[in-house]
Amino acid sequence: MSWTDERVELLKKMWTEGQSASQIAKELGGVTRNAVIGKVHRLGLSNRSGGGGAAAAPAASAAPKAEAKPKPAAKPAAQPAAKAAPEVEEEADDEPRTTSAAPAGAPSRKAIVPAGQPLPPQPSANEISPEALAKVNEIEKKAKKLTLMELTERTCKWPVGDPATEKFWFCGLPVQAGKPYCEAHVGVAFQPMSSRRDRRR
DNA sequence: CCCTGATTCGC
DNA sequence: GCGAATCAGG
Repeated sequence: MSWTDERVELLKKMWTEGQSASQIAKELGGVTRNAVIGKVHRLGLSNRSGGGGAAAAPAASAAPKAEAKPKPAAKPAAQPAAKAAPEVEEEADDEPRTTSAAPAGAPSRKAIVPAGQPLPPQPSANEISPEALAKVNEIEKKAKKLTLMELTERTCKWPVGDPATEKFWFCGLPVQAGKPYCEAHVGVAFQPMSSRRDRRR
């Protein structure tokens, strides 16, 4: 494959959007992430900083969102299991601030947290983008439904269901580099906080 | 081990 | 210019 105009444009676009080199490579096809990175450098856009003088936030690690995939604007409906969907409102901004939010599969009871496991905080009302939620709904269907003992460093530790019930499991999908959750769950766990914090304070 | 981008260097 | 191999980090 060669770097045609179109391909370069897509590359630029995706890179600018903060997509990872591997994602871009995957999208383009026929090239490796190395090729993408190499091209990026040659194009001189190694730094994704916006253009302003100030150095923009480098937070480029971990892909925030999926690619341009045809996604049905399906809205998350009711959950099968005890997966309670938190309230959603407002859309999120882009700044990947890592504001911790809580898992939604919130057991009303004291969550049984595995000792030593970096499990998430308690449930609390928070804003989660509809997209993130939709994604979660999707992936939870594919969840490996692991038990506590089956969790590993690379399995999503997002709890689903009520720990007090038999219907309880951990997502178990491959985690995002570093994070304790899979991409989808990272999406709802770490929200790009942006909405105004007016809500009675 | 999975992943990320950055650099090097033969082609 | 290209990109695999390598490096440096999370």
